[in-house]
Amino acid sequence: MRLPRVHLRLASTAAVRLHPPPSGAISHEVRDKKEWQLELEQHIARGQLAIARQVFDRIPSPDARAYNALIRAYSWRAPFHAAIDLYRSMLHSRVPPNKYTFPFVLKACSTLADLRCGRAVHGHAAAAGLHTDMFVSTALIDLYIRCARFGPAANVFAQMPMRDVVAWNAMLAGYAQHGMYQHAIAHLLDMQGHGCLRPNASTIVSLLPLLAQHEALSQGTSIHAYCLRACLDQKEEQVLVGTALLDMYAKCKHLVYACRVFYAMPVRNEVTWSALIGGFVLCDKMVQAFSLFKDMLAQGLCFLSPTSVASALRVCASLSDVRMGTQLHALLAKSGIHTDLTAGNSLLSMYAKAGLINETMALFDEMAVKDTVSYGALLSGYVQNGKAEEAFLVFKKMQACNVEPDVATMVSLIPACSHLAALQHGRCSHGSVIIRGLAIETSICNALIDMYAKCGRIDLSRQVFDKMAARDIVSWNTMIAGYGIHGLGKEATTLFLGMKNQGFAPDDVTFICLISACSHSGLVTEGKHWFNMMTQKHGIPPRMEHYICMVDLLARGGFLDEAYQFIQSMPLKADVRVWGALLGACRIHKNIDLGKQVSRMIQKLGPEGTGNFVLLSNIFSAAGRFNEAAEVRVIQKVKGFKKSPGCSWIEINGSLHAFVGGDQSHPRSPDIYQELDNILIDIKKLGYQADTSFVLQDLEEEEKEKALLYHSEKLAIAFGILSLGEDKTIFVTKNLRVCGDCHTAIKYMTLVRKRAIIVRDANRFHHFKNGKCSCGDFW
DNA sequence: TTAGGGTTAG
Repeated sequence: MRLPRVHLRLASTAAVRLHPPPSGAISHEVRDKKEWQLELEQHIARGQLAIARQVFDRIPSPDARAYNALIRAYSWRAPFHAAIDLYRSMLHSRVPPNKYTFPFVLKACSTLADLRCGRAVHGHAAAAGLHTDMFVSTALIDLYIRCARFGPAANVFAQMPMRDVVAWNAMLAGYAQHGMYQHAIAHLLDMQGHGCLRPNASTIVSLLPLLAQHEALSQGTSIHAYCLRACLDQKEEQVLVGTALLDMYAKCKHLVYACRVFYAMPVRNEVTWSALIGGFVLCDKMVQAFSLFKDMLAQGLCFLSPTSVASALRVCASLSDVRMGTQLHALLAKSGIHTDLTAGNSLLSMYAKAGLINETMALFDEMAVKDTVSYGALLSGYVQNGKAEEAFLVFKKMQACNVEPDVATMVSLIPACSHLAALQHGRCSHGSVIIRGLAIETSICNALIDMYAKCGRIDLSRQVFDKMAARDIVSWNTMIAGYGIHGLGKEATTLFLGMKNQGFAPDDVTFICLISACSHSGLVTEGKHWFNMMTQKHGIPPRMEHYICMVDLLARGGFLDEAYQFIQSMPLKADVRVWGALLGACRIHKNIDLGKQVSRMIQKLGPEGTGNFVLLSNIFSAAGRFNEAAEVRVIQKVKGFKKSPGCSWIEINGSLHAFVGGDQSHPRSPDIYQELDNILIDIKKLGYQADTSFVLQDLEEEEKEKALLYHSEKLAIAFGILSLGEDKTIFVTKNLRVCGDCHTAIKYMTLVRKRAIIVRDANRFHHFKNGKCSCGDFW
């Protein structure tokens, strides 16, 4: 019998004959072989593989049994290719492999995901008529599944004359590992129906992660009931089954059941603990997650694993508790697991999210092994801390180090373009995802929609949206929010109706996007309508964020008293952000009395962040009460709140130019200031009057006028006028809200310089053209 | 059996 020709390195041994086992009288040589075999197996049993190999090499002519013993030993531990090498030399020595050889060499191929070699072995087994043997077939299924070849795996399974639970489980594990939910369920039913076999612990442990992934709680509960009936929770696999059940409940966000399983388990391991801690993190129960982590440590360090530490570090990042995170870093170092890649990446993420750039970089440089996730953690940390330019540098470094960006990397990077409002960077990133074949991904498209909207190209956002293969709730919300910041409330409403027509159920975020879109467009009645519909028709209870939107809608629309009444009637106690929305509108509408009342409320609550201090101070300044304004700023300083300096920037030919108020650091500053002085003369002729109520300092009128003239957004616009051709639209981005005087002045600028100007501020877009602004002065 | 970086609003 000739073996078929194979294509790999095994090809050189193609002409191997399979002989029947030697028979005849037991000779002295046979007895010797028995002794060799005994010695060989003893060393293997003790795990002394190097000595076992020396023994093997001394055997005068090793037989299949000797080969099988060593191949089997090699197939269980690295280096796995030793098993394949030995199999190759077995063929070379013309010792015929048998049904005990093939499963183990196939296991080595499977572990190494070496499909070509595995196929060759499949050929050998078929030539020997052993490919339908139960153990050989099961090993073949494992191999094909591991290499994601479901067709060949199913063929092998179909050709088996007899199948045991292990064979059924091998196929099921394959479906489960590749997320093939329907196949897995059908296979399980078939196993019990046609196969007349009862699922065992391995079946359950394979299936549960798949149910968890699909949040199939009711099927998971049925499986739990089966486990109890089959007493699978009482045998030695109890830890595996119990942990898999617990994890399924946790992933289905059913923490009560997860805890119940956890506390009923007589024995737990490190996986059990980390699964439950991870469940609490998933459900955003950060304090409880950390408390459980501490309980685990109290039981002993033996339960500490990179996985549980990763969850604990997510808690630290989420609670912005760097001190706790640093203590965990020390604990990791002490336990010797700080070199673990998962643990290292979690630490990186914790430091990056906390904005501790030096610590992040130091750790990153220390890491001996870095992967895509390490770079992703660093990159997203920069983006989340508003350091978009640094994020681009990480991306460049990543490419220089040949680390391939994936979906998550690009989803992190694209918002960096939005933050900079750098359209050219955004377009490059769009090109980059197309080249990498990632443009089909829903999450990538969502990030692109957001990026184009924030870079002023709502038309390109819509193009991406229209071409998407599959949309999720985030896609719809992002597009509605995009229309909102462009003041296109009608379009936002139309899209919302289209969303419902296509069968998408809006969520709480949808209504935040929709109501704020109405607010930016002055659609007060519509906004109120959708707020009522949210609870009455969609059964979504309003959160604090919805109340903020409503107060913003009413107050910005000029209905200050109604907004005040609305706050009074809220079922929740209004927080600083709600009052802040009203205070902002008091400033716009110059209602000093109500402003004072609101500011007293804010003082009682204690201002959070910096916005309200600034607003309050501005209100006092606008009323000419400069001493009180200064006092607010002193309180702000004493309490340690920093005010972000107003900053505006403009992209010219792919380079960003940033300005702060009164900035003279730009190389073209003299020209910019000259241009602004000229503009002031021209716009005054058209009737512009500086609104000095926006000047915070107690200065003379003329000085106030100059202070306004050199606001950051005006400097950036003047630089744009000098740098761009007359037909080009000037696009400026500001980190804070555009000031009221600038808003008026820019309208005049479009007339005297005959330019279209777009300003994106912290709140929305302002499209200035022919002396008007798209916001209709609802700014 | 667990797990690290990710998109919307405020």
